[in-house]
This record gives sequence, structure tokens and C-alpha cells, in this order.
Amino acid sequence: MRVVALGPIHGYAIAQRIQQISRDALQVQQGSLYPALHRLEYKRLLAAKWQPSETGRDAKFYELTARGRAYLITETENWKRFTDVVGLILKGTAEGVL
Amino acid sequence: MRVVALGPIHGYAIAQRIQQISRDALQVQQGSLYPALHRLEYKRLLAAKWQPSETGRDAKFYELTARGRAYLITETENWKRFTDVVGLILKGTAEGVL
DNA sequence: CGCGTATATGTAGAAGGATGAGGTATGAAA
DNA sequence: TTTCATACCTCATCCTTCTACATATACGCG
Repeated sequence: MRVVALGPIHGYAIAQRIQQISRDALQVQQGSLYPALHRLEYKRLLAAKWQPSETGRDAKFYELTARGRAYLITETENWKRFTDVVGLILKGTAEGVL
Repeated sequence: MRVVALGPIHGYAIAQRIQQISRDALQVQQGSLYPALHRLEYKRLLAAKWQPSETGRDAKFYELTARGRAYLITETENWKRFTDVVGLILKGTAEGVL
């Protein structure tokens, strides 16, 4: 969703973008990506329309809906809280053993 | 596993510890915790023995094995790499939109 | 003594999502 | 013309989580 927030983009390009940003550290499998996009569309967090892509072929471009934007913000905060807490546990909260 | 790394501890106490460290932000359900401990024990990442707990009752105390210690270290690094990359994407890699 | 509460472990069923494999189709280049 | 990159999709399987339930013991209180 964060990638889609940068502007309308189709699924295949999302995967490339993530791989590129993460310098190949993260790759989203197509078998995960497309169902996920369908779920987000079904929940009306994303909206899709068919348009010719850069290569001239038709592709399904996704955009954030208003709900999607709100959802992304709150979930980003949740993600930060969650990883902060996990970080606390992994660091051992100053009791540094290991 | 990181909590177990602090010293032998039984399942119930692990849940309390995590909840305490996270100031109630994270609570591990018993239905997730016990099967997870069983899986880790099966994979020989944890070892268990029955001992009387602080309250006098018998409880199953878990400890990291050598494999568990190694596993924890590499997985902690993986976790850091993963969350760093997700952080990059969520921040938009300096293209700051949203 | 009986009762409730905190302690302590576990299982079962349903639901959700990732994975790996496979399938389809098009446009461009070799 | 065959191969490659693009672009979409589905399916079976596995793994994990969640909720709910089930069991049992120690301790304090009235």
C-alpha cells in the first residue's frame, strides 16, 4: 500500500519497486501479491482501473482510496509500535544478556 | 526465544514477561505460546525440564540450546534487516509523498 | 472447610495468509 | 519464429494464529 501511495501503479511494477527499494532484500511473490491486491480492493482500500502501461500493454493500475489512505496511516503507526516493542525485547531492555 | 535467553523460564512467565516489557502492548495468547514452545522444543532450539516454580508448583522450564542460541542470533539479524527494509518503504526512500 | 482467583499447561477447530508451482497472453527482440 | 520480459491469475498445501475450551494445583479468605 505504501508503494501504491506514491501514485497509480500496477501489480507487476509494485513487486519490482519493492525489490528495487530493498536492494533485492525483499521480494514479494506473485502468489502473495495478486491475492493481497484483490483483498485490498475488496476491502475498498485500493481502487483499480485498466490502463495501458509504459510498455503499451493493458495493466491494472491501483490507487489508494480515502479509506486506504487512512488505513495506511494507522497501520503504519501500529507497525512502528509493534517493531519498537519487539526491539525492546530483542535488546533485552538493558538487562543485556546473551 | 529472546526472553528464554535471559535464563530458564516457564511458559506462563514468558507471557507475563513479554506483556510487562511491552507495557501491555504485546500479549502472547496461550493458544499461540504453548504450541510455539512445542515447535521450538521439537526443533531442538529449546530444551525443557520440569521443576518447581517460584510458587512451589511444578512447571516446565525452558532453556536455549546451543542451536537455539545460534538460531536466535541469525534470526535477530534477519528481523533487523527485514524491519529496516520495511522502514525504507514506509518512509518512501526520500520521495516523501502521502 | 469450601470457594474463588491466580497459576500453569495443554488441545481443537476455524480462519488467514504465504509459498511454490502452474497456467495464460502479449509485445519486442534475436 | 522462437524466446524473453511483461503482466495477470489460480490452486493445493502448509504454517501459524486466534478463540475457546479443558484440566489441575496452590493460596488466601470468609
